Amino acid sequence: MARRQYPFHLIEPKWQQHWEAEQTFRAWNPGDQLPAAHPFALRHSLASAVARKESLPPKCYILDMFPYPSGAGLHVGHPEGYTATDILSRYRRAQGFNVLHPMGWDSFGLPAEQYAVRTGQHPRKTTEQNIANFTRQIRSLGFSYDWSRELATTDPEYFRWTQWIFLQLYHAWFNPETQRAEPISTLTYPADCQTEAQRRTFRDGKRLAYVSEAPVNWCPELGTVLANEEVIDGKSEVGGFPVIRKPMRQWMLRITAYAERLLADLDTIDWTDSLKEMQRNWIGKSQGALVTFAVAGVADAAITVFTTRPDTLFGATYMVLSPEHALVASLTTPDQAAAVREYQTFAAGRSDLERTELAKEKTGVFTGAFAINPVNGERIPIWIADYVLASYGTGAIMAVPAHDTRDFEFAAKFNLPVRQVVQPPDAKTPWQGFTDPGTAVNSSSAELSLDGLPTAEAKRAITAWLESRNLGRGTTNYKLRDWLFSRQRYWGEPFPLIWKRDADGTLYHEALPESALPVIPPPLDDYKPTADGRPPLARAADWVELPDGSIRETNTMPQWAGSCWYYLRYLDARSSSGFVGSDAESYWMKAPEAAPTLSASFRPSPGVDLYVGGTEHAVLHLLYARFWHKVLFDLGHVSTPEPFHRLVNQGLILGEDNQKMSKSRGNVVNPDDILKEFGADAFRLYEMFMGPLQDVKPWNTQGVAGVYKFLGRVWRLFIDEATESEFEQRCTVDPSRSAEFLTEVRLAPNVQDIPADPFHLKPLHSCIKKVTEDLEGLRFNTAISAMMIFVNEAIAWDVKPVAALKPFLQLLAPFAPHLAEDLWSRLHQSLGVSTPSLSYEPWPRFDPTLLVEDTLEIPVQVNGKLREVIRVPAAATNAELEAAALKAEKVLPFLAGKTIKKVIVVPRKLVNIAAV
RNA sequence: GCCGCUGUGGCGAAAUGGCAGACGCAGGGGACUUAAAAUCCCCAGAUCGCAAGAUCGUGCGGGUUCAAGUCCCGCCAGCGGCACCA
Repeated sequence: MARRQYPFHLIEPKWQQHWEAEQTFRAWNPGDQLPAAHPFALRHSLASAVARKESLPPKCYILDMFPYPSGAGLHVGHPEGYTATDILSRYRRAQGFNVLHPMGWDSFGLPAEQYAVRTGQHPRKTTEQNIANFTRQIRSLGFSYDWSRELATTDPEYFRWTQWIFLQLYHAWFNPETQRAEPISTLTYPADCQTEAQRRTFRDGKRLAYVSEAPVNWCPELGTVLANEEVIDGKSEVGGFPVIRKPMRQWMLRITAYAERLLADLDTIDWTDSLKEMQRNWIGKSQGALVTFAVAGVADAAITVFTTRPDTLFGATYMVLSPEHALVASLTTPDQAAAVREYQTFAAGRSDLERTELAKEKTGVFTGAFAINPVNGERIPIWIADYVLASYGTGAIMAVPAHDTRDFEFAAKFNLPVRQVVQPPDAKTPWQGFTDPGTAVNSSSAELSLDGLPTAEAKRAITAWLESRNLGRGTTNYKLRDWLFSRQRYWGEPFPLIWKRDADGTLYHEALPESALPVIPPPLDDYKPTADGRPPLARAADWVELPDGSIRETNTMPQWAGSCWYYLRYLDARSSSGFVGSDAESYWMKAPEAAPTLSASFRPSPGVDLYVGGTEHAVLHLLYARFWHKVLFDLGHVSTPEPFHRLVNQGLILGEDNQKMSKSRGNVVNPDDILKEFGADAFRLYEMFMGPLQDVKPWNTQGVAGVYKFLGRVWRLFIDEATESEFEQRCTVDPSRSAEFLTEVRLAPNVQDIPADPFHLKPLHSCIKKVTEDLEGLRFNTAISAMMIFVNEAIAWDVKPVAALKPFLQLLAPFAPHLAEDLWSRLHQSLGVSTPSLSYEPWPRFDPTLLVEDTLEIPVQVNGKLREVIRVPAAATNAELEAAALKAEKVLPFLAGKTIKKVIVVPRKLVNIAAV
């Protein structure tokens, strides 16, 4: 272990305790009674007052993605984002904003449940232990969270409201006319819904939360179904276990209804392009047409296909249905029936993995039936093949092998005809397999000709023709599927639902009343799913069966449920009368109408002002949360259409070997070890100094030593060497009295309360300027280097004016808050004045007049190459600059024998002489 | 295959179209020390040169410009996402 640069081991716990005791970082809501002595109240003249929306300063909501408290403890990746948001929170507080900066626990999750299955220990117990460990680790980093708002998704007082929000979804439907969710009571029933049972079936089919019997991703190893998003290459995202398709009764959320709004509203928020692009890809909007084909010889059978290339309709030489398509059985001719059935069995048995891995080789069989191409009356064969997915579009396609890669491969394998209908723009490009836009050819009938039309126009023409004949219509399709929302697990939110039978014996579901919330999972002896595949909750017979004969839903919600709305609970975390109070919601989520100009370059936005987390949540969490938020918005429970206005992904931190950190590689860095040796301030500073927040970057413990040395220099900038070394000697003798000895350490004698002159103020103010600008741009690494430059300069001063050092401590405070607080309080003590709270001291402003130079160093180039740097008065005119450059000593030899063609003078910057 | 991001010293990185490599790590030299650690000062892209200095240099090839790491066109490599989505 290296020599301790400064007594961080005493300083850091001291200030952490101070902040906790003083509730320094408590964020105040409208309606809160502010204490008389709280520094926020003093700064904003609200001491002893009841805060009102109008009297509170403008809000700023800075949020971290809350962690899953795993047994492994904190990872160095967690504090990266947390430090960035903490720095920004402290900065905004100093600017005068009312900052909401909370932390909590995404504590439902599989590991605690798997541990319970193995040991029988209740997951709540494991979860509590892990939360305690995470709390200790996160607190030791000195983040300025408002811990009074801490929440855990596993807390019944939290998931009561998760269940309540589920009920809002259950009791709502999406009205396509208004494009919004509305209470289910606004639903109008079709005329053929006569009986209550019919109306119920219709209603249940419209709810945003509904039951589906569709095939799902069943993971036998985990004993649960998984959402499509949780299956990677046919294996579970968690654990990498095989996943098979299996039809089961499941709860679904109708996220597809929101596809268009989820897509369109991306344009209203400030996320990176790459992240928006990932969401756009996931939503997968495509424009095209539905086209209906009659089936030859079967009067009332028709097959509708979705295509993005209706312009190629004349090139359709066969059709393909997915093996699961509803019409397959009725179309298939007797002599093909055996082959078709065999193929259906084959396809059903193929896992997703096999379907994708073996994608190169197309498979399929002929049904024996033919369809009629509506444009030219041609008979084309109908095949089934598993390269057509049942779940996308209509589950059926028209195959245009000439202009679709997959159809081309299939046609080649099964010897089906290939007919050109698009001419590539470049005559040399072969038309076979050409899928880009071109010009329509061979596309004429008696009634219609597309020939000669560019692809885009051909699409319009054919779509109009199809619509006029009632054979098809233009439409939009999305890849996004409804969200499979139930899991066969114990450690999740139970659904607030029960099942009943009506007079006919038909099973139906019903919501529990709000008064029944929270529905708490019953204790079990065994947490495994039952032998027949029912969820663990089914084991608790006396919980499942209610006195009136109805039975409880035994599925639980997925882990995403709790994280879909936690950012709203923070606004009013202890509310017992609603998921969030409306005053709190509108204060923190609405953009202030006329914010006083606290900052030239920042104004609070609607929703969360800054949300920082990893890219792993780019589609799942962020899409789900946006969806819930929009539903809550439609139903009038929140005031903005989007939850997270600005979102930044922190980059992954790799191990010292440049590989992803993992136990098996043995390159995991444990924050506890770093903290012990270098302290929290050095750890925070290093994580920010490594490079840009968004970049992937490797860990290097020697780099921590570097910023640690910088903090040591800051300490020595202020501290008297003699009393410091005496302190160290006394600590060696009696370490138990270290804290007491520390109070005897004095400021350096050359730290003096005298006026600062430009010699001191110039470097200070250029540092203020750089740090302030870099904070706004989240460029923490360059802000730190600006502070290093200042310290390198200031440490050489013979006399160190307090007036030049105090603002520096304010700049340092967001980054290294413990050290800054300690030196700040020493400085004030030595002046014999009371110490104002560093956290609420107004952020320093730089004075541009101090940064004005009286002479400038101007590079002189000849033909773009640097030849000399000349020193000129700052006021020099262009003509003077040019003259000085032309007679500069080292420039002359490069001009000798040449003709000067042109001299470019960039005022205050550079002179370039073009000479030949 | 498609989409997105990134390529700069030994390493992490910096640079509104205007002095490439700030700041830091590792390295070298010196001061202090009996010695080491720590601290302080100095050097430090590559090549050639005793030096002054010169030439080359931001993944590769072109282009625009008085001037390109930065803008444009075409490649290559790495990372991330999607992937039979019709």
